[in-house]
Amino acid sequence: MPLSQCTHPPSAAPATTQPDTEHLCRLLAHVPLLEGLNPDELARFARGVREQNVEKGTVLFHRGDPCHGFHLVLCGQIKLAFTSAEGQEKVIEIMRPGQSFGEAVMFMEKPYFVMAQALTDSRLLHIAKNVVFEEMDRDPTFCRRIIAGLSARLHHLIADVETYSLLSGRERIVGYLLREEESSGEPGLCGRVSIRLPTSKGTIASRLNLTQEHFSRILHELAEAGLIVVEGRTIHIPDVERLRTTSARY
Amino acid sequence: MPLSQCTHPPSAAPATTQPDTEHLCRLLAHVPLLEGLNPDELARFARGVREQNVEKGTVLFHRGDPCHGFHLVLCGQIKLAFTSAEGQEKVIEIMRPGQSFGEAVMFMEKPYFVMAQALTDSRLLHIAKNVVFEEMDRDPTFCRRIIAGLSARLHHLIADVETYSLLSGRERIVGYLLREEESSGEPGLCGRVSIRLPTSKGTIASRLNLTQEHFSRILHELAEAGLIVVEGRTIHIPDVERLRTTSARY
DNA sequence: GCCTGACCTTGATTCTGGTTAACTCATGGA
DNA sequence: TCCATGAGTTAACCAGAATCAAGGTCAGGC
Repeated sequence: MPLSQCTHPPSAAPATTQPDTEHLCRLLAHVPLLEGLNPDELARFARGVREQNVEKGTVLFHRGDPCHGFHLVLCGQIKLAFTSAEGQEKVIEIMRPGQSFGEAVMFMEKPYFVMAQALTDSRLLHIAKNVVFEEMDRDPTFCRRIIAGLSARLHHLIADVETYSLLSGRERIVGYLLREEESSGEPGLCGRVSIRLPTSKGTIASRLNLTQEHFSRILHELAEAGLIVVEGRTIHIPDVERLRTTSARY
Repeated sequence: MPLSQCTHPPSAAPATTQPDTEHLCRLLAHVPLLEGLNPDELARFARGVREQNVEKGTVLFHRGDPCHGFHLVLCGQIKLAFTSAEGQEKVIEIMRPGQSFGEAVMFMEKPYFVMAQALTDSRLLHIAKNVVFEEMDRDPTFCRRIIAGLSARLHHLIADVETYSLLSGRERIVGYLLREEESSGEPGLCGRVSIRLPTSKGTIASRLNLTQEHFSRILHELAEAGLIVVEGRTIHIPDVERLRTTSARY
């Protein structure tokens, strides 16, 4: 269990702990991007890696900040979002353990154009630009991984655009619930499952490009139709198959 | 002028012409992704390159088709779009000469998830997967370019998401006009410029996530406010600065 | 000169989703 | 205990944009 739960409060550790190569290597060995690197390579990486423990609400970077590397979530949740001139916020993505962000900006050598904020107390790694670039020159398969990662990100984002522009609010929510259901190792039992929202409804609403109010209304409608049962942040789905086929607008 | 206008109709040439290494190398030498490669490297590439002349309306690939390489537009315009279950279409991007598409899908080794169709008679190159992969193993700087390209694409797409979710239809259109104005080498003269829409209004509307009707209405409103003058596909902007500052919702 | 089809516009109407604002409820101090 | 806070809900109302339904315009073909 490399990317396990947080040691709940960021403990007495300073916000950014000092390098401890051995410890870092253990963590790095399980990062998807670095899997399969040998100990020497990992050690090279460790030079540029910094562990960060941040509390809920901490802003990792704002739009416009310079970018010196990329981040990797060990535990907790980080939201990526932008803010409009009028101060309203739109959540682009909620990053979960094992995911990384900021690579694209790093490769473009431009400032961040979104902001990142911890939704819960979180632990992450920051990998400095220079060690990434060095490793890229050294190892073509590492380049391949990066390319694969960026491609997947791109794919994901296009799927989001499709979702935003072709699906109604209701369909987006149903789709979200079904995806959450799939990714949370299902208990196998017939079609009856429960899922727990990873964060506040307001944040998820924004992620789906809805207002909190509208999100609330739609959940209510779905509940009224007997498709789901809402219990705080836990949502029970009595019949997944039925929910899936209900997408066909009401 | 490497990427010049089309020899208007795709001439008598077959839809896919046979390799002619010398000719291809001349074309390849000016492709952004390949700039600076030496003749040997270009020749290696040429083995996997195919020139395509397609007429308006030709579908290059559908969603679900397997991907064997990526495409590069020499002249003409190609639209990338997806279609919803109910048959409505959403244009993601309109590719212009010098731009390439399909790389991300190629690197993921998955089928296409959007479709590509020529908006005008067009000439393009298809670069086969295997020569790209070979070159990547051989040349780390080539990898860097690909990474830079993918990163830029990602950035672009996130900017689109921002646009879709934070801006009103009117603001999106104004933004689009201003961007077109910038990219078309301005005639320098004070603030007065004219731009020509690259394709039909319906397609541009879809690109901006609007219906054709709504697009038409907004153009009308802008014209009424004296911000633009519409003359078929040509749009005159009497005062660019004024248009820019008008974004501040009406 | 007329017909056709593609493209565009316009008006009436509907609807999805946003806005505003009041209210509930749980939590956690001080 | 009381209050402050933040999350969530609800309802009334409004607006931006889609849909539906005609028309209009224009270029090309016959």
